Amino acid sequence: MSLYNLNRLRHFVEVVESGSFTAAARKLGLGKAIVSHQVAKLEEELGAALLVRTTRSLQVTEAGQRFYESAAEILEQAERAAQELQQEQDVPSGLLTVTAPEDYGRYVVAKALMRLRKKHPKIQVNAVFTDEKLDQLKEKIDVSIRVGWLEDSSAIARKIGTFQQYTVASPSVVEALGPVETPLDLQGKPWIYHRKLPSEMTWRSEDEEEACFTLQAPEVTVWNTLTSHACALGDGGICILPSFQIRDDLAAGRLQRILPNWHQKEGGIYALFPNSRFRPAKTKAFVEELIKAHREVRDVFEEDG
Amino acid sequence: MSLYNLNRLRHFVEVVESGSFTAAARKLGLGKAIVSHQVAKLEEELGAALLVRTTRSLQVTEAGQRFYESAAEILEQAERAAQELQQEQDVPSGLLTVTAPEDYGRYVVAKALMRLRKKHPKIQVNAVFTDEKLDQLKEKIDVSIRVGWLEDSSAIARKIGTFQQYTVASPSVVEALGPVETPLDLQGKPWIYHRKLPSEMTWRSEDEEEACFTLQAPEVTVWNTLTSHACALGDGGICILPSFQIRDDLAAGRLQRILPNWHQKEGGIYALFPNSRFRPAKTKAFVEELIKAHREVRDVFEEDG
DNA sequence: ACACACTGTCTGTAAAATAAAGACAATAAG
DNA sequence: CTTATTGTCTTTATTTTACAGACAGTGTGT
Repeated sequence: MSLYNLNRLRHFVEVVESGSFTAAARKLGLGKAIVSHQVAKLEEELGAALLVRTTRSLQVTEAGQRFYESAAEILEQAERAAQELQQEQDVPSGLLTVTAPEDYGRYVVAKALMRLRKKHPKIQVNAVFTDEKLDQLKEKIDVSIRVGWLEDSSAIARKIGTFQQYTVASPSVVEALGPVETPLDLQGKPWIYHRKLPSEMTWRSEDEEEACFTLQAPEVTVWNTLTSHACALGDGGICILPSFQIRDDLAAGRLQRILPNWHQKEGGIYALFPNSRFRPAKTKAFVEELIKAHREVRDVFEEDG
Repeated sequence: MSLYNLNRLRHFVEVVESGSFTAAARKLGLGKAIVSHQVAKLEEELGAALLVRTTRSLQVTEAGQRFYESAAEILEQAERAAQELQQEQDVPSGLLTVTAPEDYGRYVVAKALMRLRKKHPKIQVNAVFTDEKLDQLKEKIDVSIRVGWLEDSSAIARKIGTFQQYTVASPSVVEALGPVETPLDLQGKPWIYHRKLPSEMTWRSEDEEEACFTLQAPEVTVWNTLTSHACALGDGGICILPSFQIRDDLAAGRLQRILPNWHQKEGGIYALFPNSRFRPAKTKAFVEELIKAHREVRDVFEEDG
């Protein structure tokens, strides 16, 4: 390799185009001494004379002329490459891969994505709505939506909103429970346990009382909320479910809230980004859209009572 | 302008190709810390994430991939431009413009140029044999041959050889002079004065005696040696001429040496180069050839007696 | 012929970037 | 759980870049 310092090309090209070191220096916003020195270094690196200088006039060598053309093209190309990137940075475009849990995905994210597409047609979306946790790196995921509580991770999170957790069961189950005054009355009853949630269940009453017990050997254990939901509808027992997921069931009476005055710890909805220094415009635009979409249905998530 | 430092492209490209900062650093012969830092700076300059790094694995961004392709091409191109120049530096080629005085040009330089063409066919020659002094810059002259004595100049000179100056006249003139014992006997005789030479004529004898007089109001003044030569042949008077120019005339008796034991100051034959830092291969090759050609006829230049 | 303005280069000095070496947190593999 | 490896973050030394001013050479205009 012979060209150690590509930055000198700038100086050289400017000198050739200006036809003088002084003019080039002025254009570059540098002292003429530096430009002179840099071009000299370039010649040294190349081991060839590019310019023939007399104190008063300047002449481009035959070799220098050819090299100038190459150098100018190189700079042009670099400029173009950077600008393309810049533009891409400003105008959201490219493939946006988003993962979200199935429920939240279908309910909120899908809407946000479709609006995003309408607003920025140069974005292609790849929506992966699943409750599996995917490898953000390998799958080239730009945004992961997490509903619940974040485990620690090197990823960077942005909170989109919160949601309430309701303690619910089907009417027949509720009837079988008998009178329930405090959360402790639920101990030993039939539970549908979501293994992602801590087994130590905690409630807080509206007047700041706290009640808690540990779920022991639950008869039914599920791995995700959709299963939990289905089991609850099938009279499987008591379970904790996100408010938005069971809204219709509550309204239709298929499920009933238990202890509506005692709240479960509220959950968060987060957008996770890969741990890179800068966030592409497509990501920013999506998050913006997502927040808007979430806000429209916020009362469903945060309502209580 | 957004890309301030083109050197970082090297680091980035190597990281992408190696798939790891550590491997790239090893290949570049640098510490991994620097490579990391440089790529980070590049991303900062571009305002875009090129790589997504986790502590253990590396992923190229969609934007990064595109930029990588541009960057790799740029480096490739720079490499090529430098190498072309390098090659041109090693293999003599291109247009070689040479000026020389008419006499010396025809006698020596032409031969050297023709041999040069035979040895390096990629060289085109532009031979300007004239006694005029041309602008080295404007005429893009690579080598100027000067015969005689150098005036000061910013140009760089290389001595090719020396030549003797003979005091000569045509036989009829010599006869008219009558007996001549010392240079002083030539004072007041018909002279052909070459205005490039100093008017104070100096001779030195073989036993280190020195004689000198100033030429006053010469009847014939000439501007170059060819005219001088022609005038001498036309019985115009005494003149100083380079040995090689009148060799045939001396042999044929058309001219005769006067005071063969008294020598004029010897002249030099020089190659002048434009004041540039590096000398192209074509120039070097030519000078080499010229020295060889000169050596073959050296005795004609330096012989004496 | 003369002073003058302007060229590119050189000097010393200040600022900035680059490089090295080592410590560190995170993580994959055994 | 331990170990080895990865990328990053220090601190420090070296190199590079930049500036300001001085300089010699050279056209220009008078």
